[in-house]
Amino acid sequence: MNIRTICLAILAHGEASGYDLKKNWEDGPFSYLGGASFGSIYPALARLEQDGLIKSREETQPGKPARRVYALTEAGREAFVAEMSVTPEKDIFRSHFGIIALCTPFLPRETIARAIDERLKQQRTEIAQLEPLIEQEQHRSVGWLLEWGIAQFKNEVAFIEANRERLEVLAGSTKPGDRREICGIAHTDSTQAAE
Amino acid sequence: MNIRTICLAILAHGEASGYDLKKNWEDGPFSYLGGASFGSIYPALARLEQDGLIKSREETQPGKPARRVYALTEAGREAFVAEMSVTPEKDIFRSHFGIIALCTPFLPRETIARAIDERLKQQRTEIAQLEPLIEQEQHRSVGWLLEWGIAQFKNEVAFIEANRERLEVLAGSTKPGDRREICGIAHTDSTQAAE
DNA sequence: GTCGTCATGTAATTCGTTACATGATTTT
DNA sequence: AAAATCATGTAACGAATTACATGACGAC
Repeated sequence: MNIRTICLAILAHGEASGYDLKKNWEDGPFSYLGGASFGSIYPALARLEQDGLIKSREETQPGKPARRVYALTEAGREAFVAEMSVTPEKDIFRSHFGIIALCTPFLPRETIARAIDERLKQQRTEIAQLEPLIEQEQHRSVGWLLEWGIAQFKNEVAFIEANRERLEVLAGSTKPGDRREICGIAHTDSTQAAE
Repeated sequence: MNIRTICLAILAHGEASGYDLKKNWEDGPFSYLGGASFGSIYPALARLEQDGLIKSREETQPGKPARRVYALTEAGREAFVAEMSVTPEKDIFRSHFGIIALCTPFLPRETIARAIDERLKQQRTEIAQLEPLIEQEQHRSVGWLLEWGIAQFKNEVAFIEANRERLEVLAGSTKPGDRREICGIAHTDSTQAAE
């Protein structure tokens, strides 16, 4: 799944310019998929148009620069449906806090404490921003997604609050030399175990 | 957050070879962060060693090829702690199913139905694999993480089951020409609205 | 008068994947 | 006899980021 696919997904909702797409990556629900810069959006749009999956028209506006507005073609819609119909790869969840959680015994207590504070603040902000959207009519079609997202965020906040002390005590509990296996995968050498 | 950072995170748990790291990316809890291929792991290790963040020794084993085992240096441990202590960027959640959920009105019902079946199957498998791990003593340090992950997966399954009909009815409900705003961000042109 | 928004694009560089290359050993 | 596991690496390519380049308008 690359930037071109996400472009098609956003354009499925209606016409948009490169600038509009950028805003979607920054603020809307598509922002959870990860960012994209102008340096990748514009070339992506150019290539999609070359391939006949989208078409564009120039739109002049008084007092503002002209914008190039893109729309899916029928071929583009079909390509998008085809891409969405394949068996997907595993989801990617790239999270700074996730790494910290996995490495708690090897990090100093203040790093853990700060990370928890920061995380709770972030997730609470997220909840506060999403909750009012449920009421709005225009989000009808993603209503269940919003509810699900909010539930997930709340679940995380509850878990962190409930385990905060447990986590902070764990912090720094293991020194560099000590062995600590995670799910029995890594560090399979026998030399180290004998030390 | 790049591959080198995740290499440091895994190596914080103990020594490992490039091959061991690959297994972590495939099977362990680090696999949720996204994949990595040998073509990126080995150069990453080479560069980390050049920078003095890890050191290696060759280990010969009877009946198997020699392996190069890497371990964090003190500088590496410090660099890792420093990296984990900065204010993080937003999490990235790159999900095929997430895109489908956001584009339900623009996709055919059979695509939605198949995606839901596939998703439920996957998440249930995930739960079944994680649940027995909680009991094991070696997962003590990531115990709460496991519980949290399982709760999240269960939450998702419950949501999909509860909203399945709602989703399938939504499928294909909007034709390419129709406007449909998502969180009021995109598709800001006025021309289209008048059509 | 400086900053933010609107608007599009290119160039250099970094990052990561896929395919290639090698080779012994164990399992089916 | 073929396939999988163990093990390391390089080369070609593709994908994405950062920095650069430009320019008008409106708000403070």
